[in-house]
Amino acid sequence: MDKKFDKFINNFRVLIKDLGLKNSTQREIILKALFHSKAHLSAEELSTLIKKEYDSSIGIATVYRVLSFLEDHKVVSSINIGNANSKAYEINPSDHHDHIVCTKCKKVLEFFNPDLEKLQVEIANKNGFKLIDHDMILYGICAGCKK
Amino acid sequence: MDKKFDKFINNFRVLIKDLGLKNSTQREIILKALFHSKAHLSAEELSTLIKKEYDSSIGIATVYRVLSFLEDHKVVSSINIGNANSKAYEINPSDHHDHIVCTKCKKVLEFFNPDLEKLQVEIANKNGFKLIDHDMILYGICAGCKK
DNA sequence: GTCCGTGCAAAACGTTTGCACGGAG
DNA sequence: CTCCGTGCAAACGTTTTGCACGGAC
Repeated sequence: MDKKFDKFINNFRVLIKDLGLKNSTQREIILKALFHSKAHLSAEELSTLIKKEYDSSIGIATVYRVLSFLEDHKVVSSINIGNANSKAYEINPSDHHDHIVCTKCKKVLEFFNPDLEKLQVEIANKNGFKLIDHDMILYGICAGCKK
Repeated sequence: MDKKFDKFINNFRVLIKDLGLKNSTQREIILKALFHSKAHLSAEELSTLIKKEYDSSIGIATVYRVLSFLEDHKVVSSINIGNANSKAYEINPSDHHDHIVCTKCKKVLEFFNPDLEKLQVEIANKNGFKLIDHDMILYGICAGCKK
């Protein structure tokens, strides 16, 4: 039932070994918690969730350190939603996508649009840039909140 | 020589009056400093600039309060660049645009692409959203840094 | 036995707020 | 004269860091 996560965590263990570093229970718990949460969580939210559902002894400093480490190695990624003062993390999806946020209920949807990706490269080129990455968040009112 | 700013500040005074509020030297200095800076500045950077070049007695709380007030009234706007922990402000351009940032030299260019705007509305509609706004930042290596 | 990763607490940031005062209307 | 906007300092929420310890290799 957890085959997807097993595969994911195995890849992670290989990464750790390749880097010549050491793994830890904490890192795996943090990944597990994030992997099984559909939401985009801030470090604090993730820490609270972990304390409640997994292991209450994991300190928040570790959550920050691990998330930062994971982001450096592209295992997770973060977005800055609207005026929020903290980043929201998710497992880095193998398939790239962007986000659309409902300004009323704060729900976050993901989407991928190939035309958009193509257009971004064109725009970068036109400005003399070699495109590396992009952040893109759309804000609107979702179907449910429109009523 | 400062006709553009004069016009801008006059519009601002009308806005203040329309709101039934009071103007202040501080607000005008903050606007002046931001208006004449081409860069996208954080509240702290703007405060430092103002202390050095305009009036050392303007407190940082005022800068935050004024920027927040100005953003609420669409006089300025802010973006969250990459991993920075603070927002970067600019005078709200009458013409909407997005940003492309050089990850090496941190230079910020502005661009506008009508196809992109159209595409965003389409994407929102496809997901059942009524589009209100968007954040979009491209990251790449600029022409100068490519060499 | 080495170090790396951790937990804790303190520090460091960026930002907001309570308060009394001064200045614009 | 009335409030609004300000400066100051304290408070706040988020993130980072120094340190000694424990655990992975």
